[in-house]
Amino acid sequence: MESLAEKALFDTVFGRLETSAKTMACSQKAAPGLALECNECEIKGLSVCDSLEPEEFELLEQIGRTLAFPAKATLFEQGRDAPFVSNITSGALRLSKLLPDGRRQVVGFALPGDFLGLALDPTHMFTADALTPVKVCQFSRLGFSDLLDKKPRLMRAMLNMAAHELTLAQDQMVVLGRRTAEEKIASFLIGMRNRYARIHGASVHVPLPMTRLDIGDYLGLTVETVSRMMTRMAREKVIVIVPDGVRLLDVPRLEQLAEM
Amino acid sequence: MESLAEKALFDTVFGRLETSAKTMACSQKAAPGLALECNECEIKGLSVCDSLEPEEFELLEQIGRTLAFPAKATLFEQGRDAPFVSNITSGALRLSKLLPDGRRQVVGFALPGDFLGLALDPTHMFTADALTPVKVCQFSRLGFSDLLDKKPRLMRAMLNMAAHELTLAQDQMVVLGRRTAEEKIASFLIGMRNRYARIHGASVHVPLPMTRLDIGDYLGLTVETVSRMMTRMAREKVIVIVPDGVRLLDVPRLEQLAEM
DNA sequence: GCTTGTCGTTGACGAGGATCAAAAACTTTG
DNA sequence: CAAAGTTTTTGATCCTCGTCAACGACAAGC
Repeated sequence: MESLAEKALFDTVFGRLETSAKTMACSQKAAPGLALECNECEIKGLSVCDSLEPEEFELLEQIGRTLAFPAKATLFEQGRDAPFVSNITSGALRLSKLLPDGRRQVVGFALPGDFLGLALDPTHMFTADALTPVKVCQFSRLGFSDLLDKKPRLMRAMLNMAAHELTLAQDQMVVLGRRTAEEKIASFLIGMRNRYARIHGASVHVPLPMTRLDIGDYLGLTVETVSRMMTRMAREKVIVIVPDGVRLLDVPRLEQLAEM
Repeated sequence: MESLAEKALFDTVFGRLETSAKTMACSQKAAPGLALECNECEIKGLSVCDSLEPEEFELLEQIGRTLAFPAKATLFEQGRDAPFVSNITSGALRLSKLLPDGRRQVVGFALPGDFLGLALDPTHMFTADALTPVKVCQFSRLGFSDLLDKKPRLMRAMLNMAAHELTLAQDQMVVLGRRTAEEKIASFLIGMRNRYARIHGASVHVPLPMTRLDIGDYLGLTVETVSRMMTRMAREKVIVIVPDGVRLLDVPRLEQLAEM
């Protein structure tokens, strides 16, 4: 029962695309005459769009389109041209960098409200793979860039977002450089909980759409170490491992391990 | 002789402040009626200022002032209010985060042309300490922020800088998470070489104004490991350790170790 | 010139996490 | 539902790097 309930919650969190989408590489959803349906956008309050005046909002609507990707789809690859920037409206993505010898570093997980292509780089600096079915709101990079120059408010929103990302990246540098395996797992779980809290409200249930390998590649650990640490935390009643995620039992203990 | 030449080059690179500055916590240098002397600024072509029209440039001049700090001075501390943002014009800084238990992560080293306070956060997210005598061009954070809203070109420059910093931070995540001690040292040295190249042109001489401890805290290593690795690289004729820095002998080897 | 403090180096030793191997649990496919 | 592939878990062993300790080099101050 528990397991089924968790599963249902997970589905609510990420949404499920109609099965047809799974067979398509990507399905354009634009209605004729109206590129986006921003009014129905579930994450309006979280995204860059929130910072715009109605008039500016319409301009953005005009140059955007919504797209859906099935789980495991690659949205773009490190080193390739970046004709688009995107705003994630649902689902979860893995952002990773590959070393020449095959070692991989996951530089982040993107959730609804996150923006891909902040840097406005002409080529992608990392690969983005869908961990679940994903919906994004996509804009031509150059069109978006032009709009930025016309709408300082939007530029400001982008700067704030970039600054926030930079802060997160620096925090992650602390985690990678100066923390033990146990502390890494704890700060990862607390971090994910906090991010979901912004989207769906606070909860001790933390969905983990990524594999243990992904978590390891994010934290600079091996799969085995991630698995062992999580098993140990479960044995010590700090967490419970549930299908597709974890339930946090001893949040104070986790926060203490993760504290900055 | 060699050692003296190296020392002289080092002094050229970082400049030497008049000894009087060393005794002052900070010495304001503003000439009356002209807040800055931007025309004589050595790093004009490297800084945000470069992106401005003459008219905008003057506005910036009006709200800024130049300051000098002696080596070892703390420009600001993690957690404190951030009334100013600064552009570094000479010297080198260590940017670090402290964990509650005393462990430290150096999140970066700032060199001429770098901007402190990109995030426009009201409080500082890390501590900045002068590694050498330092000169900065300082602006009130709120004044600068207002100017951004009026001058999209400046905002654009800030966004580009933030994006660039973010990319560097992500590269550093790869280094911290997925590289061996030897590879970490190699990418650090190549990274420093590339940064100095932007400032003073390409050279195999790389000044290292920071201690081994600082390097360790930047790379997620201990002092001892940094020292051992550098000694080993010197023994293997990949580098030469000189006073205040290193000389790169086998750049291809280092680049191979550091390759992304 | 001697002391004191900081920094860099070197050695001996040990531990945390990686590696290797294999089985168990779960998913996807035919 | 069986088969094949993926993901997770667990165990045994190894090794890189951290820890502890000591010493040498150098600079600043008395």
